Amino acid sequence: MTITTMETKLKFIHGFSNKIRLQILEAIKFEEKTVSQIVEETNGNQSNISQHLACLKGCGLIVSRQEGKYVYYSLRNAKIHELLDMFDLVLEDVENDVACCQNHVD
Amino acid sequence: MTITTMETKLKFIHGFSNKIRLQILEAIKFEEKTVSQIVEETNGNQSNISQHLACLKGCGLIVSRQEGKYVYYSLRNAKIHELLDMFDLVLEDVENDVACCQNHVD
DNA sequence: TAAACATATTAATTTTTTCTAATATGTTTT
DNA sequence: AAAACATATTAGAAAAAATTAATATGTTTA
Repeated sequence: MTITTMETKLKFIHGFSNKIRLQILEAIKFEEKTVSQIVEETNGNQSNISQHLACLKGCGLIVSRQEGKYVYYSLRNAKIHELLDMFDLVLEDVENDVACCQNHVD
Repeated sequence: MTITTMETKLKFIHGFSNKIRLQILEAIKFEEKTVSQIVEETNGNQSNISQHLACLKGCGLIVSRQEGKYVYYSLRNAKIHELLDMFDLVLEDVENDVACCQNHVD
């Protein structure tokens, strides 16, 4: 029951804050996939996806296991899945009146 | 029950993905606060905080109301609060083995 | 063991975010 | 109505993140 430091929390959330990373998370939401599967599904490029996978792993959102020449990635645990669902849920409320975040100080 | 577009989700999550914005959210987690209160509590600078507030508002995380010369900011709704709690909760699991997200493709 | 395959790493460039400082807007008080 | 106060906006500079292309590493298959 450690106190979550701001830095850790930030790194964690950061994992979710990119389109490609969200796509990856969606792709492996229900089952593990290999890098090439993910690359294909997201229409991404190999190097880029690989880097985002490394990031997601570093952020604590996913884990990997190697099997022969393949590496399988999956969500770290069920709570990450829940969190993804929660985003959608909360967004339903908000969705309609989210103005454009124009002042992209973000 | 609209389908949440990726863009909207991204914008939404983006609100959480910055240290100062997380600090602001923490500051107003339980009660509304004025800009100057927030500036003081976060040791931020007025312009910067104001911009982040605009961002948070644009992302759909907070709302504001003006009262005289003061503007009060608060979380948009209880679900945002829940989401903040959820982050902490999920992080407890993850916390210990989150490696450094070194390859900051993020 | 060489070729093919799957994934990772690196470095350079580009793009996006963030910060800072200056100034503007709007409200209240004197 | 001028001064003081609270907040917002803008533009430019700085910092961080993302993309791309080239190459490297490691595994399997022929």
